Amino acid sequence: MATRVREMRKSPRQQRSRATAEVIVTAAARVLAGGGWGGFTTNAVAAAAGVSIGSVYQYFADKAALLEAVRRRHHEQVLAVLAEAAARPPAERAQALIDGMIVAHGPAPGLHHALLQQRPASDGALDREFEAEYLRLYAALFPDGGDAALAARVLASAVEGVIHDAACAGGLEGAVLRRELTTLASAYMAARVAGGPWPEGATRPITAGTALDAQACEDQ
Amino acid sequence: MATRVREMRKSPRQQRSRATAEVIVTAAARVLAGGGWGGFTTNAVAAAAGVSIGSVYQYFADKAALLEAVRRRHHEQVLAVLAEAAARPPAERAQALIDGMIVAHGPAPGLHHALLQQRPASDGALDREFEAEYLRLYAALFPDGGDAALAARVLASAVEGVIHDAACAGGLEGAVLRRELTTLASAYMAARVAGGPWPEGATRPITAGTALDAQACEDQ
Amino acid sequence: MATRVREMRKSPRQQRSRATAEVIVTAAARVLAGGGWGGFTTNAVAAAAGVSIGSVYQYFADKAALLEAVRRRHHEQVLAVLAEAAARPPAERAQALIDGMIVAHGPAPGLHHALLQQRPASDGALDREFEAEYLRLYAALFPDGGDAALAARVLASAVEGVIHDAACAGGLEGAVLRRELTTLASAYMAARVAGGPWPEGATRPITAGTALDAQACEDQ
Amino acid sequence: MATRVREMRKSPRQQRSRATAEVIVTAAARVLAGGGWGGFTTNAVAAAAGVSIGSVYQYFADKAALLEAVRRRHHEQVLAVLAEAAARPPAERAQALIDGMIVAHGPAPGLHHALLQQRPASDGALDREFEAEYLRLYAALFPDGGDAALAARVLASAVEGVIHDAACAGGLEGAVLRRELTTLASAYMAARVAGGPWPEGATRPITAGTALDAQACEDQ
DNA sequence: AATGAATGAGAGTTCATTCAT
DNA sequence: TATGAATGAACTCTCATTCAT
Repeated sequence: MATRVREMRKSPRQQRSRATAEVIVTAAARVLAGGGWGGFTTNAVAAAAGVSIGSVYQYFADKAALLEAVRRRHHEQVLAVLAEAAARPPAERAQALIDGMIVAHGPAPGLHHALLQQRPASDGALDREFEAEYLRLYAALFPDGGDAALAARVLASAVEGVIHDAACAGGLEGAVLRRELTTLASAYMAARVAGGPWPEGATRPITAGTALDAQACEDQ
Repeated sequence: MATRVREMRKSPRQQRSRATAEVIVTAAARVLAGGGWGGFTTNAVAAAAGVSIGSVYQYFADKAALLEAVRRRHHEQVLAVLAEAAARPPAERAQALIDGMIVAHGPAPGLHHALLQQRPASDGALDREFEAEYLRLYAALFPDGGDAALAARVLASAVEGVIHDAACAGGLEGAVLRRELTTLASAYMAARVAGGPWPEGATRPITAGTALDAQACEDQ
Repeated sequence: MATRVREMRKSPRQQRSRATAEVIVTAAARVLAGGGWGGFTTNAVAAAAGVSIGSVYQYFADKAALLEAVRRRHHEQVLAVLAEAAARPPAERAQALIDGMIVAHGPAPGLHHALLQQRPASDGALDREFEAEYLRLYAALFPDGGDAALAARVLASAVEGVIHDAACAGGLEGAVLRRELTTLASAYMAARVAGGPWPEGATRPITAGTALDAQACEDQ
Repeated sequence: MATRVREMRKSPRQQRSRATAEVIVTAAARVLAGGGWGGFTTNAVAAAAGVSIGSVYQYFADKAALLEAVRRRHHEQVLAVLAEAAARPPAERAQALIDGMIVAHGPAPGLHHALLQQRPASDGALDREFEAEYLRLYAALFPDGGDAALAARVLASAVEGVIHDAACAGGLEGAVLRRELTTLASAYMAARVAGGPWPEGATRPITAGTALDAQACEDQ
């Protein structure tokens, strides 16, 4: 798979072109979420979309570009959830966050993790952009005191981990998990406001900036 | 990759044999952790181990058997950490858990997630066995009241998620993350003892039993 | 080589597809007849057909499916010769049989034996079907008295043996061999009608039924 | 497999060496007859012989040399049968030939054909030598008139074909086949003495000399 | 002499990608 | 534009052969 990403090979000006591209991206997301990386072949996507393999390459330069489109679409959903939660009063944020994330992951369990953790090498620019916005919005859930960036990373990773595993295990739709996750998020948020087990103003070796360079795990 | 796992093709009797098999498994773990599933080819493992591809197949029936050996070795380390933590007095458990997990993941960041989340289809029997023991030990960290099995799943997923992401981002070795994670674990444990936001004795749709059936996400 | 035979992977709809599949089967027959089992590699077939290895797998699921197609084509030719001979008056049968078989084996000496005697394990169902028809038609060459099934087996094996060896030795096209073989077939047919050196109605431990179970020599 | 045949790498002077070499050849014949060319691997032979693969290469330069030894042993048995038959009075020859050949092929059905028809490339010198003797002895079964060499080839091929196929089908040991084959051989011999359907002194394009050049079918 | 661990060329097969129609 | 046949690099796995012990 080529590393270079040319994105859309053609800007779909006509109505039908845009529709075809949409169909392909949707099929790709379904194939990736349902069959994992092992089943994510260009021919499988074409078949799932009901078009020929030639048509896939008419709209996407290569497999990486197709994957990029899937990624972008998912990212938009997740960022919308985060923005929604940050707009709520602090007391409702944990609940809004958890509910939104559960909803966002419901239809395609595993997609988020597949996209973030196992991505084949890409140029990463778009991912970095997304990750920055993602962490910024997560940080907005916390009051400014302490190290909101670090807390954002920890909470984001924890929530993602639980939701992904639950999606795999099949318990994502249950009310119990929702409440348990809200407990986790609330407890963590509260503990940080009350002051952690360490003195305020401790060094902060992990920053949002560090997170943005997280290319080490690419291609996993 | 064959579904059936025959594991070791021959039991190495000579000194050299055992050593070679060890070298291969170690190299396989390094390749998987460092290059992800995309880079996990039998030739890459052979090259990393400094042996010929024939030697890999002298000890492992196929790629799946090799993967199985890597999995088994990692599982043993993780279970040891959990057993260690559960043996401590309650007040020290969170710290022991976090420290041990960080150490276990340090040399091979991403290995645990690669093994659990992104695995190609395998027969799953060994994984189920591991997962049962894994969750049982996690549950042992909680007092019996409430739904320890559910809490175990949530905490396990959260800790794994944070450690994996931190390992990818490169901040795993920092003391700050260690304290932050301990805060997360402690806060969650404490919140569950104090009583969550829902009435005691709520229904528990997600149980350890459910977790054991978590084959839905395989091959992701 | 897989035991299960899926035969044609895709039914070629376009003109070019059908032609390519034909070219591949023809090349496969040529490779098998000319180079034997040792030279029958998928890459050799692709090269002989003048196509890429990918094209071979576009039409045939695996090596066994390709072999199956070769087998089927040859079987049809042989059965046609036998049906032709059986339709003649008794006096001409031996000549018609020998002539037809020589013609059928001419372009691909060794193919018949390669297919029947030296085949790697296959599921055998198709072979059994062919063999039943093959022996039935051979038996039709004899009058019903005596044990036509046994005589059919003996004559079939004898004729095949001579033709194959002659094809290998290069004398298949000679008129002398044709006459000699006709002598053999005629003499045997006549001897059986006249009564053999044993009493009529002897026990017949070898039957057509036994022949149909002749899977013991597979993979030779 | 190397084309060059170095035969025995060492002359087994000691008693034990000779015994080991014998064991290996016997095992090789068993493996070849029982598992066909597909199962005829050097490691399988070593395992069947109960020695290490290293020991096989101690006595045989390569796989071809091992095969050559198997071939030679079988050839000796067949030539002995032919010599025996030729020494009998004409009336008993057909019976003696058939009986001897059936006995020779009994323990290893398929070995003769495997050796003659499917041999990987070898230098052929030994085979030619065998084949010359083989046809000479077969020709000795016929009176000198006519073309004894051609008749020898035809009869040899016919008898081999029937015996091999019968061995495969499992009916080799039956008395009925023995009598049927004797009928075939007797009828053919008698027909040639009485004069065939063609004038005496016809041209003879196929000669023993031609047969000796039969390298076209090698590696089949 | 005997052993069996190690080697690596080569075989079967997949799949991202191109291009003639 | 859309199609799908064709391509070939790369991957998994086998087995003849060597050589240190």
